Amino acid sequence: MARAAGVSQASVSLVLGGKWRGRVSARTAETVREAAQQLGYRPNLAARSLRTGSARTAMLVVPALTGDFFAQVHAGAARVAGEHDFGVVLYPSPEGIGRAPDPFDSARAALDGVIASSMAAEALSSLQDGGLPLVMLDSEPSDPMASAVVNPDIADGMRRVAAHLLDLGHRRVAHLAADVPSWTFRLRARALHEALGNFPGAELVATRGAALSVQDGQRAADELLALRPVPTAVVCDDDVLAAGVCKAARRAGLSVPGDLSVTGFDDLPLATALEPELTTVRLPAQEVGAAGMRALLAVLDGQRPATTTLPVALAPRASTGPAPH
Amino acid sequence: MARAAGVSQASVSLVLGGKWRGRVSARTAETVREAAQQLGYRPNLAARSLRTGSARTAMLVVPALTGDFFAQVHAGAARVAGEHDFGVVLYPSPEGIGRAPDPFDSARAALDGVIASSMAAEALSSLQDGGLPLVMLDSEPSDPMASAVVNPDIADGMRRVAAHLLDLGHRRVAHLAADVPSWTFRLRARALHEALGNFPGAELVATRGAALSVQDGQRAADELLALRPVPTAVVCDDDVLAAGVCKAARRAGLSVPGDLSVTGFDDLPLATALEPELTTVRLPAQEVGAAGMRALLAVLDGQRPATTTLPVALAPRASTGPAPH
DNA sequence: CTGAAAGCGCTTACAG
DNA sequence: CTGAAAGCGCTTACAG
Repeated sequence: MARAAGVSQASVSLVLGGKWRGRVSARTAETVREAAQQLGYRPNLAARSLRTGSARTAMLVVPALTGDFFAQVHAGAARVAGEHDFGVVLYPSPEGIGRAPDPFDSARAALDGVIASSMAAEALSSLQDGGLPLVMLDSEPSDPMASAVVNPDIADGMRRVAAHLLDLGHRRVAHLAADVPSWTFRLRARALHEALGNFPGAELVATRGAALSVQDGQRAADELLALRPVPTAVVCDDDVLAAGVCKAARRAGLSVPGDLSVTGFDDLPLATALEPELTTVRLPAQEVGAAGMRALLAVLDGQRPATTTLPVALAPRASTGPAPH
Repeated sequence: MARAAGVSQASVSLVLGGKWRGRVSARTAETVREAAQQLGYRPNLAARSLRTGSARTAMLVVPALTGDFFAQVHAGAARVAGEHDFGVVLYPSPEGIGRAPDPFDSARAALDGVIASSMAAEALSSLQDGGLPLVMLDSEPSDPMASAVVNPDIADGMRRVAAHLLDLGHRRVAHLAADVPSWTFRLRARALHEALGNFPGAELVATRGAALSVQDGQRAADELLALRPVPTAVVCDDDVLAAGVCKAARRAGLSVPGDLSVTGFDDLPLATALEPELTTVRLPAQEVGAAGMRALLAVLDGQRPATTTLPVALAPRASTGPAPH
């Protein structure tokens, strides 16, 4: 490339790196850019990374590719990364939120840092070996492994769900919990218990756990709907689970929301694909990703960013209605 | 690392690279491995890649992270990659199937090849500049850009849908097409037209296009259901669209499948989240990803792999039934 | 303003 | 069997 332009390697690097002002003449800079254009020249990333010791790349670890949530998180992170000439590499953990085998082997880009969303804390231990800065999303804020944490306000979301149902007159509420040992679901359970516990006359009549699938949700819902008296509302940790409850209700001959109110969480596309549409909690997924990337850049910059909490919103829709008497 | 083990750099490289047999003594090899363990030593990927000229990394370009299909494709590709000490880096094209801006800037890992799934052909032009081998998945088989193509048997899937409906006595069928200019959807449309056209008495009464969302599908379905006489079945290019039809049907007071049969395509988790569950076509997504990775490895190995077609299966469920008379 | 040179950490001939 | 050396393609002091 340098020979093609008839200039030194240094000039090429300076010009293409945008650091030429005051070090290379405008004329030379122009020559370089033309030649680069001509040749379709792309700097070798491996060489640059070896020389600078940085790959300008972050890895985003997510438990699953399914669902819109992580897609949004990635979109947000990628946007911010792009603004800082950074790249984002996605690593879907093969084990779900469980232990990530070895991201460094599988997505082997040279990395400057890791952003992990909604993973179980223990799952990230292999990441620690890398000695890379770790930003956690939707995760335990006091985790000592994390250089920074960015969370949607999960507890507030669940409180809003509870308030919404209490407003509608529901007093016998069941909880369909995600059987997943992560911070986000533990918090959802706790916030619901507290909100209901603090309201005189309201009762959390039962809790069932289920894996994050419609089928498991449906199976657990069957048990909940067999209770007597039947709860008037089922709060689900997740929209997928709520879909299972809706199926179970229909098969049990219960109408939603006439006989039973159902709430989801996350506002996945699924929430509006169902009929009736799900009342759920919308998480600012894009913003979570973007804030996570910003936090990582700050850490890389030597700063010590604080924990960030992002507001969530209740999306009241057709799956909730007044409690039957 | 070499100094720590008290051996030469070369020995370390040989041992850790598994190429030491007959070149390094067993004793030295053991020493190296112990030291590496102790130090938590990880070879610098940038240096290796610079030296060898290969990053042992493939990029998988997908139009969206939403939905299980691409997650499965990735899982398959990552599995095969891992077996060959390769990594896979995911690149969700920000523009959907449209033009991918510049993957090399955004997911900047040094790459040996690209696998692109379900993208519009033109969308990949910026990839071509990279001069990297390109394997296309779920794409036009005769595309000159592709070094290899791996396709699920889309046409056969659509033929099975048509046969299923014809078996059930449906003769007035409507098509809800995905408004997406990619090979996979063009082929779905063509196969359906042909299958219906070849069957005496059957008629494709109408076709509507819609973007790949429940809302757009529902809107287009409203038009289809306003036709007189009403079609007895709606064939959808995709499960998401089928969800929209089911919503529209319920709102129009039509029962599925009593008054109207609905079919999807892809067998997303959504298909069984709905009530009734969708009759749809299951694509071997994992196998598509795995075969794609194998094809890329073959190309990298100097071979010229043929186009691969993978069988699909009809998943008959509750959204289709006998045609009303 | 410009170019020659060092060096990032590997792998792979090559000489001992 | 072992080690010294070259070189991958960059970036960044450094000398002219």
